[in-house]
Amino acid sequence: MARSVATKSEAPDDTIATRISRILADRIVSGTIEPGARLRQDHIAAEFGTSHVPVREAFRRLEAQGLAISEPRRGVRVASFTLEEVKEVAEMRAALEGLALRHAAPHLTAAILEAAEAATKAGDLSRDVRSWEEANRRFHRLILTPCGMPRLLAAIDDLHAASARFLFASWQTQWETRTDHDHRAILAALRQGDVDTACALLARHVRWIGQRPIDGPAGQKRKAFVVG
Amino acid sequence: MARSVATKSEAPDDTIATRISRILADRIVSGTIEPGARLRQDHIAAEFGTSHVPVREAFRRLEAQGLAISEPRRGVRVASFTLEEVKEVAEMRAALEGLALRHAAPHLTAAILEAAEAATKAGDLSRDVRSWEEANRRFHRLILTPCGMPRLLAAIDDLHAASARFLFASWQTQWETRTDHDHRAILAALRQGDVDTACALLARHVRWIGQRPIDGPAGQKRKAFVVG
DNA sequence: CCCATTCAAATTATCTATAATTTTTACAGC
DNA sequence: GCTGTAAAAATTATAGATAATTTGAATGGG
Repeated sequence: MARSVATKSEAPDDTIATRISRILADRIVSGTIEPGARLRQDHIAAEFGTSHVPVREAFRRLEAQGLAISEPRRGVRVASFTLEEVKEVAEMRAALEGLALRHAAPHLTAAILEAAEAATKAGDLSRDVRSWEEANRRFHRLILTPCGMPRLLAAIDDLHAASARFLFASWQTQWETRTDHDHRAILAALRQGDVDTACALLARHVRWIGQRPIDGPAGQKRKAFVVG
Repeated sequence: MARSVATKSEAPDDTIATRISRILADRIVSGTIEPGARLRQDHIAAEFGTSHVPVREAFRRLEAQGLAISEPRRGVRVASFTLEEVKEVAEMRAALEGLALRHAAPHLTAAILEAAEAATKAGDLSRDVRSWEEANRRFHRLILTPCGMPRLLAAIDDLHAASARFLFASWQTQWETRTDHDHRAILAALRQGDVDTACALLARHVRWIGQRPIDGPAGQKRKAFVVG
C-alpha cells in the first residue's frame, strides 16, 4: 500500500555490495580484468568511493560464482581457467540445460519460440562479441525459463557467466554460424514437439564448448574455445 | 619449504567468516534453526564473540548455497523449502551426480568400491539420522570424487546439503533399507563395469527424493521426504 | 471494537579505525 | 653475483562507531 507506485528505474536489490559484485563480475567475464589478477579491496573500495567492507561482501559472491578465488589471508584473485575447467563447465551446462529444457518444454508457447528465433537472428546481425553473447544468452534463457525452477536457472546463469569468459577470451567468427545452426535445429525440434531430440541437440550444442581447439588452415593451432 | 610439517590440526581456510558460515550451515541443515527464522547479525556476532562484519560475510556464503535468503534492508532469513524445491534439488542432483559418476567410473578402483561398500554398511548400523546421513554422503562422495571435476563436486555438495535438510526434517526408517538396497545395486553395476546402468540407478535413486509423500499404512499421508 | 498513524526501539548497512599478516625491499653474508 | 635474512610497506581481517531504514508498539480516530 505504502509502496511507491513507480519503483525507481531498475534497482531491485540495491545494496552497494551487490552492485560492486555485479560490476566486478561483468569485468571478469568480459576479460577487462585478467585471470589471476589480484583484487585489492582498498583499491576497489576507493574506485567506488566506499569502504572495503561491502567490497569484501562482493568478493564472497564472486567466490561462490567461481569467478574469483580467495586465499585466507593472502587476498582475492580473479579465477584463472584451464581447458579442463572449460570442459567441466560445458558438461555441467549440458546436463543442467538438458534438465531445464525437458521441464520447460511443456510450457513453451509459439510466442516464446518466436522470440527465441528473433534472438537467434539478433545474434546473426550482431557485429561485436558482446552483443552476440547477449543474444545467445537470451536464446537460452527464453527456452529454459519456463521450467519454473529458480535454483536450476540460477545455477545455469552462473555457468553461462563462466562460459562467457572463454567466449570473450577467444572469439572465432565461425562459432557464430555454428551456434546459429544449432539454435535453429533446436527450435525446429521443439516446434515439432520432439523434446528428446531438442534436449540432445542442446546438450551437444553446449558440450561443444572447448571441445575443439581450432586447427587453423595452416596448422595454426590457436588456443580457442567455443561457447554456445 | 618453510611450510610447517604438521599443519595445526585441521584449519585449512581459517577465517572467522568461513567458520561462522560452516556452523550456521550445519544448524540450518540439521534443523536446529527453523526455516524462515531470522538471522540477526548482532545476535550471532555476540554469540561468536565477534563483530558483525564477518557474520555478514558468512551470510553471503549461505545465500549462495541456497540455505538463507537475504532481503536488502530487511535482514536474512533461513530459506524455507517447499515440496517443489525438494524435487528441484533432487532433479539437479540426479543430473549432476549422473554426470560425475560417468566421469568417475574409469578411475574407480576396487579399494574405492570397497570403501563405498563399507560406508553403506555403516549406514545400516547407524541408529541416529545424523550418522546415517554422514554415511550416506560418504558413499556418494567416494564414488563421485574420482571424476576430478572440482566445480561439479562443489555444486553436488551444496545440493547434498539442501537434500539433507529434508532428510533431517522428516525421517522415516524405511528409507534406510531402500537407500541401502539402491547403494548395493549401484556398486554391483560398477563392479561389472556397467556404467550406464550404474548411472541410471544413481539418477533414479537420487530422484526418489520427495517424489513420494509416504502413503502410510492407515492412509496417514504424512508430509514426508526421502533423501538418497 | 478495529484500523490507521506516529513515535520509539531494534536492526541493517556502511564507514572509520586498529591489529595482524603478508609481500616487498633492502641489506649483509657467502 | 647470488642467496638468505630482516626491516618496511602494503594489504587483509576484524572491531568499534554512526547513519538510515525497518519493525513493533502505543495512541488516537472511525
